[in-house]
Amino acid sequence: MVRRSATGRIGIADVAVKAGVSHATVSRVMNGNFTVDPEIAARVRAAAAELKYQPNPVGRSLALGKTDTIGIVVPDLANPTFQAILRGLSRAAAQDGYRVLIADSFEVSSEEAILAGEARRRCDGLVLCAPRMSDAELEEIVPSLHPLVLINRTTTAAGVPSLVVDYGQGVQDLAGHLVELGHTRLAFLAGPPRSASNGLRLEGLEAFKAANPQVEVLMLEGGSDFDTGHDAVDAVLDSGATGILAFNDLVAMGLMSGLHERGLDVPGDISVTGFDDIPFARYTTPTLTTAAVPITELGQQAWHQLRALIRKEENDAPGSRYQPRLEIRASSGPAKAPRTATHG
Amino acid sequence: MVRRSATGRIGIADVAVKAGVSHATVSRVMNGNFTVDPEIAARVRAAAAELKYQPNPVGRSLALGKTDTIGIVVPDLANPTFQAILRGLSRAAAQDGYRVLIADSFEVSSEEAILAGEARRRCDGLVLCAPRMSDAELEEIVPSLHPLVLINRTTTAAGVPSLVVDYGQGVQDLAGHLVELGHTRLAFLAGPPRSASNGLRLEGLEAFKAANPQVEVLMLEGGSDFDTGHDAVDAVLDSGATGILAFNDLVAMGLMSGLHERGLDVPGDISVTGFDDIPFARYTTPTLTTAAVPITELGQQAWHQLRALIRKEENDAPGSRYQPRLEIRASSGPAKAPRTATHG
DNA sequence: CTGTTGCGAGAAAGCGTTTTCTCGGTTCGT
DNA sequence: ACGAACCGAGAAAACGCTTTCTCGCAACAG
Repeated sequence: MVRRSATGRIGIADVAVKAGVSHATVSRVMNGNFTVDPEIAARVRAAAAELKYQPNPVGRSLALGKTDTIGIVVPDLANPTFQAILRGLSRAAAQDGYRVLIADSFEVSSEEAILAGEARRRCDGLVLCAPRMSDAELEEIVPSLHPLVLINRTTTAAGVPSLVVDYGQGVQDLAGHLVELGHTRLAFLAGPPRSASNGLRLEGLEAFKAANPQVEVLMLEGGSDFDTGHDAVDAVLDSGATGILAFNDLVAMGLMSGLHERGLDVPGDISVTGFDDIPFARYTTPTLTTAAVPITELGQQAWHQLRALIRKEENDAPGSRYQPRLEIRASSGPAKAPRTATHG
Repeated sequence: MVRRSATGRIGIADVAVKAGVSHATVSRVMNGNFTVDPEIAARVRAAAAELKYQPNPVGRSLALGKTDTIGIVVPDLANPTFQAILRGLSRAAAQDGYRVLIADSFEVSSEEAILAGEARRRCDGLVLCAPRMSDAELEEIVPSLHPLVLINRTTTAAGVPSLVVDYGQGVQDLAGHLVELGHTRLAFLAGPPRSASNGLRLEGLEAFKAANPQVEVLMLEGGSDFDTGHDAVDAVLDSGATGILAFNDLVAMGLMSGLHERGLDVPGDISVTGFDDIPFARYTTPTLTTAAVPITELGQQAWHQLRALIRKEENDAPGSRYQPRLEIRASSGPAKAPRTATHG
């Protein structure tokens, strides 16, 4: 007959009774403390096995002051980029026996801070992807979130590693690629207005314009998903640009789809580039020229940095900067004669 | 000057001291218990605010016997299907103030049971996607996992809702569609051998063969990802089939990509269908004919079922069956003259 | 004016662990 | 042979919270 504690689950007390020892001894045995008589240890183990005893992680967490869990805040679980970060993070953390708790902020920046705080309190550390949060708010909450790793954001606070992708450089590489193909009129289909990574891309484009005064770079309003790209067809055609730098691969795919519906050829009529190199980018038609970001690896790195923080290890490289790699595929090609600004 | 408890974080004791009351009273105030003098309550709230006190969730969980967290076990976080389930689950659960803990079993079935148990103990409930686990093992662990919701698996145990997609019907619909287009020689590019949902598809195909004896349905070994589809080109061509039912959209996309490389036209030479209707299915070239599963909604439903279990509510509909909807796009077309079994 | 009720808040018990403290019983050294 | 060092295991404290128990005090009825 199986004894049951108040909660109905088997607890350390049950196995203590069954083995005829104190619950302290059971705890010692379960934790591999060798200061216990082998014979008693065996009896305890037998009792534990028979009762299928499994320590309650909540009680354990309270006593140990750690949860073996980390949190991650993402703005949109539907976005392949964050899915990849989550995957890399989860797998790396799992290797070290940590689990991950997810918090999806649905792109609403006001939620990000609250979710971050809540998640942090339940966990031993936090990975924060908060592209919409203002710098001021970020600085304000960062101290209360330690141990913390930031993705694509930086802070002045000490001891907070930042993993940032050099979107500025990536977009310049893409623009440079289009110019080499003979394009002289480019358009940037921007991301969400307050997005941090969009800001980095804009800075990159400013640098590019300064270095290449002969090419025109137009700014078009956009967003971060398929539909944004699809809906931008008119604006793109109106711009008269022959090379389009989409905010990311999703937008690029939506745009290509829209252009295709209008009977336009990519890259024959218009070249399109994306950003991120999500897995599907190589399967679009035409395959998508983009800037590849080792994003799963970034998630993995996030764990390594966070682990160092949790273990209070010396961390020689607090944070790192990832250089996107130009991935030239079939969606970009030679410019045809300059287009005039008309609808197809 | 801020007081600090032993752990270094602000605790209920600190605000109790600051407000000049017992910690029991602080707890009452924080939990909206109205049996406390409004003036004292205000004092407590002021103290809490000043100290930026936030209750420690671990202590709270221990006292309340609940964590406000649910777990989900998925076989592969890189698979869009599970990403979608996770998304639907997470968003629905968040609406009710629950967070979700993820456990990725990496497709290794021996891990599934262990991860499930661990995750369950840390959470108030569990959603289990364990397509590779044997029926026997599933039955064995299910009782210890309650409250539990199963995805695409069923159990004889009572009180365990199952959310299953009718893959058998879906694959029959797809096969029927191809036959209507004049195809008489079909091939099924199967999923992982021990996959439960693959089994359902096979059953569906058996039923289909019985009902349509004039149609040949060949079985080809496969898997569940892009590469599987891509690598299956030879086998597909050897089969001489003109209509290919791929295990899922990923496999279908890989296959189409491979066929394209061989200079074959889809659907001109061969028709290809997928399964799931992942978001990218409508952006492939040609767009992919598939069986649409409302997968995000399934994740949401999983939460609703789990919530009912956690709240011990009456649940009139324990589990449900989802009928895939045929999504006819451009990757399927009229059969051309029967092909002979040769390489392209 | 006294006994009863009611109310508000502190004391204390629990939640399930880990870990320090303590102490009885050996063993060893002298 | 007696005290010191040691060792193993139980008792108890701690982790941070919620909740029951309890008690003092005030109000009210008789």
